Amino acid sequence: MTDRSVPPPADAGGAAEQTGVGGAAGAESATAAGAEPVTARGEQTRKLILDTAMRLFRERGYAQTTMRAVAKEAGVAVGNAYYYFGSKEHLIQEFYAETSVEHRSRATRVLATETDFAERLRGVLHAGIDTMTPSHEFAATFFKTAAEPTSPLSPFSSESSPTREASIALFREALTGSTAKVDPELRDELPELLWLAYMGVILYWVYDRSTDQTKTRALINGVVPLIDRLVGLSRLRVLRPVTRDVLGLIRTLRQ
Amino acid sequence: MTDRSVPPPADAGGAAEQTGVGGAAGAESATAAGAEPVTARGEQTRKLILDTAMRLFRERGYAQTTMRAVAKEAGVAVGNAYYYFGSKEHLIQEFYAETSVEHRSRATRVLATETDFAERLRGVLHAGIDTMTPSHEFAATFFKTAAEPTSPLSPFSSESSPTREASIALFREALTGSTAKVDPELRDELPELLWLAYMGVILYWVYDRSTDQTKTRALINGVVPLIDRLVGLSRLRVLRPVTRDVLGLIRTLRQ
DNA sequence: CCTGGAAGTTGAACGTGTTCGACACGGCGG
DNA sequence: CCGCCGTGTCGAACACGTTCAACTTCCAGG
Repeated sequence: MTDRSVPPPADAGGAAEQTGVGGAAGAESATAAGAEPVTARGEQTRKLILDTAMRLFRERGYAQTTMRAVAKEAGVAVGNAYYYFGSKEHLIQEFYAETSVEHRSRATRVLATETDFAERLRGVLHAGIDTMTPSHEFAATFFKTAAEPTSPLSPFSSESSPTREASIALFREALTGSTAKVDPELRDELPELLWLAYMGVILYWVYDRSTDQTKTRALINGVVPLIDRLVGLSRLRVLRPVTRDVLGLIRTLRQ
Repeated sequence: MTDRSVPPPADAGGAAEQTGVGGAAGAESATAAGAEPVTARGEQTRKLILDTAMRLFRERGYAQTTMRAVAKEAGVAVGNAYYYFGSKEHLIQEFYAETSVEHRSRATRVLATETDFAERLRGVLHAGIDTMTPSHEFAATFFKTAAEPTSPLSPFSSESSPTREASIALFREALTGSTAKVDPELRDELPELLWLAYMGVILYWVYDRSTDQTKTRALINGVVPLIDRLVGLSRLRVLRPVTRDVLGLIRTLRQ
């Protein structure tokens, strides 16, 4: 079957020439699925598609943006988008990466000046929300795709591992750069726990319908002192066994 | 009664008549979206479609089950399914309800015999997982659809409010029927918090890839004593302010 | 120059969820 | 007996994500 009606489209590429190689050495990228561009032209097409998609996602929302629209707006064929990105969802992975990078950049100021643990943590958390705020509308929509465990987009998946590690590292810095005295046993595990808490905050944020997500801010401001206090208390006599149990449990459950 | 081939079926309903009102006064049901059946024939068709869908979901998984397949297997037209259920996702809401009912039924034994809070809580949690276990495979898949905040399927949505309330009530019973001494301020809020913890357990369970979800069991067994201890400790001098803060925060954040 | 093949590009076709206008049924008032 | 109308039912049609075989571009090696 298939049948092809009109044989040769005569002209193919739209925006052409541009043979010079040039920059864009995207560090570790490796988004998997979909071909990694080799040529400079490929690099450019990829970026064109990605930028267009991002723009449309923000303008119309994820669900309302069709792949056809992305392709049309970018001036390429639908199939071309699939050459670079394995699926519509994979376009989101890029969003993760971008967000992660900006999160770090936004967090550096606090991490460079503050020494109080609670303040550092607070800063990192708010920086994360700051970063995502412009995309709240569509983040909420695309969140569902990330929730599927088998999806490569799950924050726990190996495919988002680089981004996740970068995020955890941020919390590690928040801890190590602070003056906080932490149970040494807890010290290694805490950054990951903080990241987990961050995921919880994001979860709340996604559901947060209050104007400007004020409640999420309240959540952060309220929860940070609690964490700070609990971390401090973790060295207390009465709580030692609890700390022990928590750590034991976490080690068992880590998948 | 399967295929339909011939245009005018002459006869439509299978087991017909039954004009009397009578049974099936399904309390608050109200699944919204899609028409509520009025006729006995409608009632039957609805059930037929639902049962078929459930069976196929379990057999092939959610994503692999097409609406066409459901319709065909049920011996109706696709459009007919959409007459009763607003969307493919809405078929899931029913799963919620069924699960909730069975959860309660499974939990009654423990709640009737045990008096120790930790044991009661443990029992309720395990009962929940027991109930869902047969559907683990497809639950994981459909979970994503529930994650979207705007979706009526979200556990926080008003549309699943009845089911949620039923679930919270279960935890309230676990608490009130126990011998545990709880900070009175905490007593009112705790059931909802326990339900939230239960949601967390489910979240973990969905992601749990260990055989027979052993790790989820470990999580429950590990986390219950912690909760038990923390609840007990909440009346302690040093932790009083923490308890206060937690409660204050929760009251602020409740949406 | 030519040519082979890898990289990039195309658009029709497929399968899916969902919609919608048309139709069937059955009881009720005329 | 007839026509009406609300409840059900039908299936073609639509929009979308995704696939794929055919095609173009471009350059290294002869």
